[in-house]
Amino acid sequence: MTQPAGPAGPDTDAVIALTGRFADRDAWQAEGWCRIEHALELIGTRSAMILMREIYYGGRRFDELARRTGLTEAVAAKRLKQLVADGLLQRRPYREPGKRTRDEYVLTELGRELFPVLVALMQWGERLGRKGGVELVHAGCGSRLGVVVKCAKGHEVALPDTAARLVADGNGR
Amino acid sequence: MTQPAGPAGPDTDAVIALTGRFADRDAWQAEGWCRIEHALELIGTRSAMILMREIYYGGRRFDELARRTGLTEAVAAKRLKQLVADGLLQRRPYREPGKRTRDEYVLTELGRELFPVLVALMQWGERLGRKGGVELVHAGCGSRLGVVVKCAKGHEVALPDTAARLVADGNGR
DNA sequence: CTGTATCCCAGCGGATACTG
DNA sequence: CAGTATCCGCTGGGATACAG
Repeated sequence: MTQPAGPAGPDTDAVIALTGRFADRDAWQAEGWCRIEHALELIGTRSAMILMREIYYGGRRFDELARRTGLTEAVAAKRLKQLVADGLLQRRPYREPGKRTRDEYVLTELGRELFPVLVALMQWGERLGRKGGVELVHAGCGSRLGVVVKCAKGHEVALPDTAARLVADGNGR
Repeated sequence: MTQPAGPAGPDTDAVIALTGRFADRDAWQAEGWCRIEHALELIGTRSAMILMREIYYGGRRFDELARRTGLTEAVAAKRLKQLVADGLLQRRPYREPGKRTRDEYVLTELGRELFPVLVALMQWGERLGRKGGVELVHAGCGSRLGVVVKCAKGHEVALPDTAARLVADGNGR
């Protein structure tokens, strides 16, 4: 049997099963225990992704974001509201000298942590043949950004060296 | 003016503009020159993402993929066909001893290169509070996978140390 | 076992007009 | 400048039935 969860913390979640590549996972697959799906519930739309992109590029004001993403104001407003509600962005009063106060959209910690996802997507998009476009570079040295897959202990990991593991939800399940 | 492209290769694309964070980019923004959008055209749907996830977990046969993703057969078939057409997957004849020949879906090079995107999404999804779920680990040492943003020269890069750059498409544009 | 064919509905995102 | 309100077409994805 699986051992009980015990005092489970973020890094001590009980391992229910360590799956080899073809172990049966149908049961928990049905439970919706997939972090990718959780992530996609928040940023699974095109508009959410490219709004976040524009924020990373430095956009802050509503009209700037709407125009640069090419989204209609209606869609931009709706999605920004959702991104704020979901905790990726925050509205903050803002004032340029000599102008009236306005609101700006700024990244929260959660929003900042999405950055690697966008970098990974850009890197993969680069692979798709079409030349030209925008790329993110290291401001310090000017060379392109990409992502590297590593494990928590710092080893660089290639696809064949991976395994999938099921962890408890902290309630012993 | 910007210098002409010259003998432009993948790594020598002419830099049209090195944008500071608030430089005006409305013109080229309209051109659809965004690699994230290119990427999302291929894997922008939930079904595409979770099918790829399932392939990374080791799934290969149609019914396995459909059942474990929870997608209907209709949706799974349609999306798999598209993923094959787009070059992320390949169908290959396959035979288990004593059974008849079947087809399996295997990753192409392009499909393998999507891996960091899924890892980044899983890592971010982990942040969303819900405990439990599947995680990918380094088979060698058992610790969790994540991604690190680096520039081509190997420097680890944080969000404030980035800049966006516009590059030519190889035809001088 | 590996799909295809229909039917259906909800949500995304465009267009346009209007408000504080 | 920063949104709301409506309308509307398209596609994603579920359900179900059928086919090679």
